[in-house]
Amino acid sequence: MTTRRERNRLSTIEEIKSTAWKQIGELGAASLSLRAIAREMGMTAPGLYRYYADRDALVTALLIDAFDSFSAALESARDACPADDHAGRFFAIGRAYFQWGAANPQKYLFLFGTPISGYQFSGEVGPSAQRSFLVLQGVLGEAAAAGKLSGAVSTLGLPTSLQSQYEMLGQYGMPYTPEVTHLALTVWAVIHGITSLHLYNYLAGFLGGQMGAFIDHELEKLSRQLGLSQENP
Amino acid sequence: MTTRRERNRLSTIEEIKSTAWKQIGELGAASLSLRAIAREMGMTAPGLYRYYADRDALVTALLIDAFDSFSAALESARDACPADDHAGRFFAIGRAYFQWGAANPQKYLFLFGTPISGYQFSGEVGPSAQRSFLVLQGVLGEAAAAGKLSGAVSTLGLPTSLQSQYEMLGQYGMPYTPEVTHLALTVWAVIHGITSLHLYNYLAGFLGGQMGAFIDHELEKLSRQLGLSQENP
DNA sequence: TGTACATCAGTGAACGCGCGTTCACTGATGTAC
DNA sequence: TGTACATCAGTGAACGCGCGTTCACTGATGTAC
Repeated sequence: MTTRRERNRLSTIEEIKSTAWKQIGELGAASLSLRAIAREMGMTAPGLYRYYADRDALVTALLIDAFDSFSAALESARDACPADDHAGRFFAIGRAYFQWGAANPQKYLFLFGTPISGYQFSGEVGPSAQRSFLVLQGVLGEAAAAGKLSGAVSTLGLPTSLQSQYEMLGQYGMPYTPEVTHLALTVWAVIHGITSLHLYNYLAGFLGGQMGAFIDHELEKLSRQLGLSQENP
Repeated sequence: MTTRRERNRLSTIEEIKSTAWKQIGELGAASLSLRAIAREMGMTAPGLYRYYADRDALVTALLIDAFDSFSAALESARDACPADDHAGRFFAIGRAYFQWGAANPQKYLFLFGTPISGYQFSGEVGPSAQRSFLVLQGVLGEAAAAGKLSGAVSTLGLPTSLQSQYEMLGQYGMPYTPEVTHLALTVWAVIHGITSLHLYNYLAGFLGGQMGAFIDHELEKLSRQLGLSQENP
């Protein structure tokens, strides 16, 4: 049974968060401020302390939400492709990753950019952050299980130091093979690299309006290198 | 003829900058403040206005210096290899890139991280920023001129939209072929991606202390894919 | 159903902090005759 | 070489701003009898 008070409380929390996102979108994560949020909501700053213990608590809640909605975007892009179309799923995830970042630049930088000054990272964020990486790792893991990554895996030639590091992760519950973990990390680095150079506007001078063609071409190259697509289509 | 005054002025400018770097290194670029710099130098804040018109002017000077010293690090790593050892030069530049970032995290983020809030990007920074990219582009350009990139170039298959975008750059003075420019951008994205994920501490949980092995392995893979190193060494 | 009480949301004033920038000034360094 | 003047470095006080957080409080919402 939800009382009027409980419903109000939930909707105020939503309003706090959405106001925060609006301001992050406009001014960047660095200028997030309780007073500004309260001002825009038509209330006074101390009132916010009924909802969050302090500024860090709000930032933590925002980080969790953002990681979750980012992961959800990746997952729903993935699920729009049949489970056995590994190349299609890989491509869809990569594109969704870049486009989420391009559509929500400040949100992406809030997650993967310079940490907010003075913010103490909270452990609660971990699981939500991992979830987004698991989408990428998962599609490679399924492709590997279906024997599709054999080409990439056989030429990997991981040095023993890396190999045993990844094996150690397995003992702590990492659900994929060393090779899959390694390939997922390298793919992540490429996609994050392109996305972040794009958001910092370092690519516009080279690519003009052809950013979309660039990322698509890179994803296709990765897909071929992984052995997900034909070498010569 | 340099007077005592001129010498003092230059050394004060140096002290301002080095104090600024010290504080950026400790607290991050976001907390750069004229008052804090003056305080640490044992003078008062208004005195700094004898040297920089305002805070933005100081940030601009710091950006130029940082890009220049970053570029110099890449260039000197490159020059430690003979000019005809293209694979060696490529590897050296890539490693120097990552290691400069790892050794100067806040400096790297100052250049390639979230822009400073309220700072208006000045056009003076452009040439110094381009210089660092030119190092990467240059080594690929020389390899291409020596016929070493033919493998990578022949399988590139750039879509016409990208191809003509790159050709347009050539008309504005870009000294390399579309293929070289494209490959340099993709390599930059990979190396920047790894470096920045590393600096934001997203890789430590996967790689433990094996960061060096990871980047070396990726550089070797890139070098093979570019055709700079033998496919099966 | 009505009353007494407890809980909670939000206010307004205040504390203490740090920031960039301006302004009129003092005192030292350099220059011209 | 000595004097008068101009230039420059740096000071101290002030302006106006925004911030996170605390505290004692009012008034509305909910609960127990």
